[in-house]
Amino acid sequence: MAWDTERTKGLLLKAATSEFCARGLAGARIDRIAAEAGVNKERIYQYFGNKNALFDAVIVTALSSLMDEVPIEGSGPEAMADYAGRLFDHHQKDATAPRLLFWEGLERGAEVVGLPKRMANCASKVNSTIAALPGISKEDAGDLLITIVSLCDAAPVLPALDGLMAGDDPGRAERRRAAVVRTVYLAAAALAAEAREATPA
Amino acid sequence: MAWDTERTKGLLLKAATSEFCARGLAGARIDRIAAEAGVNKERIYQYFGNKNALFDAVIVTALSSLMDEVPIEGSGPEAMADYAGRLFDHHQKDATAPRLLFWEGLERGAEVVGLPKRMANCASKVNSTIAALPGISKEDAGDLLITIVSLCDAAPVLPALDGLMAGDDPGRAERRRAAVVRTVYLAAAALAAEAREATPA
DNA sequence: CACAATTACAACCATCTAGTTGGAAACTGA
DNA sequence: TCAGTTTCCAACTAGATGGTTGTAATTGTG
Repeated sequence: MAWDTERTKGLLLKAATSEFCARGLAGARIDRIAAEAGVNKERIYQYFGNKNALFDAVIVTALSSLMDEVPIEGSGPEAMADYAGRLFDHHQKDATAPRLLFWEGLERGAEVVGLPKRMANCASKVNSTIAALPGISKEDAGDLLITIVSLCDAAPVLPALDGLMAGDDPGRAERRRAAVVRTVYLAAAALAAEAREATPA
Repeated sequence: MAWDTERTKGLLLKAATSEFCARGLAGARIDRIAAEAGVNKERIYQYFGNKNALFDAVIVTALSSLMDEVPIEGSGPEAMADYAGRLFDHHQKDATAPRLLFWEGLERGAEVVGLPKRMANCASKVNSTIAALPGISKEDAGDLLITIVSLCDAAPVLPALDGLMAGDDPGRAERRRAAVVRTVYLAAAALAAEAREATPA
C-alpha cells in the first residue's frame, strides 16, 4: 500500500482543528492531537514545522473554507441581513470558526497569519458588500462586515454572557437570531440611504 | 512594619490581571505573576488557592469594576447609544475587560465564575436599559445589551480582522466608534418604537 | 534486484510548570 | 519577654511538554 501522506496530513489538520478550537494555542497539546489523529507526533514536525505553524495552518484552512461556505448573495440591505442570518446559523451549528477567530485575536494579536489569502478573502467580501449596497464606500462596507462578524461570532464564544443576560429559555437562539438580522438590516439600510443621498440620480 | 497582606493580595491581583489579560488561563505562568508582583508565588496558593481560582478572582474583580466605571445614564435610544460610545472608548483605552471576557468564554465555556455578583450586575444593567427604554421587555433589553457588548468588545480583541477589513488609516477608531454608536441607536430606537406600538397611550 | 529517498515510529531529552514543604522571620497579646 | 500565630520564602518535586533522533519499513527508479 502506498504512503497516503495527504490523508495523514488531513487527519492531523482535522484533529488539530478540534484541539485548537477547544483549547487554543497555549492550551492545546501536541501529543493529544497526534493521538486523536492516530498518527505519530513526529509527523507534525515534518509536515507543519511546529505547534505555531500548525495553528496557522488550522486558522487559514478553517477561515478560508468559511468564506466559501457562507457567501453574500443578492442585493439591498435585506441581502446583508440575510447573510448575517446565515452566518449566525452556521456558527450556531458549529462554533469552530468564531472560536478560532477569537483564539487567534487573543493569542496572536495584530499579527495576521496567511496574510495574502486572507486579504483576498476580505477584499472579496468587501466587494460583495459594495455590490449589494451600491454607492457605499469601502470603509463603510468594511465597517458593516465587522459589525456583522462581531454580532454573529461573539455570541457562540460567550455562552456565559448570553445565559446571564437573557436566561436560557427555549427559543432563545431564534430570538437572538432575529435581533441580529434586524440590527444588521437597520445598519445596512442606513448606509444605503446615505449613499443614495450622496449620489442623487 | 506590620504585615500588609491586603497590599500583597492587591499586588498579586494586579499582576495576575495583566498576565491573564495578555496570555489567558492556559498561557499564564504562576512564576511570572509572582515575579511581576515582587511576591513569592507560594502566597498565591495561600491567598487564592490555585491558578484557576486566581483567574476567577481576576475576572470577577475586573468585570465588576467595569460595571461601575461605565454606567447607563439618561433615557431614550440616544442614552443607549451614548452608553455604547462610552463603553467603546473605555475598551479602546484599555482592552483588559474585553480580553478577559473572551478568555473566560473560550477557556471556561458556559461555567460562570462569581455567579451571584455577576447576575446582580447584569440584572442591574437590564433594569437600567428598561428604565432608558420604557416598555421594552427584559428579553429585548438583554438582547440589546448583548448587541452592545458584542460591538464594543469584539473589536479590541480582533485587531487583525479590523486591519484586514478596514485598513489602518488614522481616524479609523473614530469612524468605527461612530458606526457602533449609530448601529446601537438604530437598534434601540427600533425597540423603543415597537414598545410604544404595543402599549399605546 | 539494488539503490537512494521518503515515511513512519518508539524511545528519548532538556526544560518548564503547578503546586509543596520546612523552617525562618515578623507580629500579637499577655 | 515569651509563647503562639501568621507571613514569608528558597528550595524542591513529580509530572508534563515541545521537540529530536536513530532506525526500520516502504516506495519509486535504473
